[in-house]
Amino acid sequence: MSHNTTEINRQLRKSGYRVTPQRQLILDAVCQLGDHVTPETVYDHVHRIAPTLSRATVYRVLHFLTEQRILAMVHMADGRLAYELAGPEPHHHLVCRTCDSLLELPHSDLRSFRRAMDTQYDFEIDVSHVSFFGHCTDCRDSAGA
Amino acid sequence: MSHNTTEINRQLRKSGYRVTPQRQLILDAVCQLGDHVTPETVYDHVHRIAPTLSRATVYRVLHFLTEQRILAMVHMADGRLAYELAGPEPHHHLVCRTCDSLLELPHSDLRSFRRAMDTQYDFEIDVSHVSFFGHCTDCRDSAGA
DNA sequence: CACCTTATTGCGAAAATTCGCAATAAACAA
DNA sequence: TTGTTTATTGCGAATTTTCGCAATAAGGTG
Repeated sequence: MSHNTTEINRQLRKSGYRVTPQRQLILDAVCQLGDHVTPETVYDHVHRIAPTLSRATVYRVLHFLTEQRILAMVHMADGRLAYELAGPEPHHHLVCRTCDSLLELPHSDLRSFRRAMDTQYDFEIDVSHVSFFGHCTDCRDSAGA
Repeated sequence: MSHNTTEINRQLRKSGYRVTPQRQLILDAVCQLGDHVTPETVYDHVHRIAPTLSRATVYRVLHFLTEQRILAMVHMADGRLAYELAGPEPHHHLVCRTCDSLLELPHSDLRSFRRAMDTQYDFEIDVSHVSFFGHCTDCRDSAGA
């Protein structure tokens, strides 16, 4: 597990939220399941452990943990949402519309662009995660005009 | 109407697709309804004109027109999808996660970043539309840590 | 530990989105 | 214009996601 559970829990309680077994299960599931997990995958996983845990809760908790900056939303090429752990060192994705592949983009590559948006528009681009859509090396030729 | 219908139609037919009244109605609707229209809004609009036009068709056509680069997908802050006409001069959005506002970003602001991704990763970022999430001028203070 | 307060869950129903398939109708050729 | 091909639609069902609300339980407090 790559997140400091106790620290997160302390933080949540301090903000007036509650640490429930459901939230812990779902967070653990996302961590274990990898880099861009869908709500359904999370549900399947946690449902085996806690059969009464409902789909609605999965959706609500994923949403909640995202608001708390513990998870990050990932936009997939087909428009669906996935989630992943928002690590201390944020990274971003280059999502290929043709083959759906995800290329990781280090945060540093976004630095100057973010600074530009900040100064020009006073807009603070989300640190946690950004997705760019387009075409990867393998697909850009075949994609055509 | 800001799109050249006959040119689009010719292009579609040349690719082996068909120009149907449903597709025309839906495209017109998106153009008239503005800058980031949801499937439901489109449905409401076209359904008045063509009551038998089904929801499924709205979704399929929006998807189809996006693949054809006639429309562009817009990711909203809540993860929902909207659409808009993919004009010849692409523009992008700064989407505020707090107040849901959309700020238009001229394509030129993305130029150097796109070039960097191209040379460094051989990844071609989609020209038609990119959304950045974050916090706008009014909300960035209140958003807190 | 027992007791409040109220954030959170589970449930079932609603809403949004996708899918499969038979019926329809574009586009093209003759 | 008529006929043929097959892309596209409409329908209803399936799936995914959201919502409302009563029941539950987390985190304080005494």
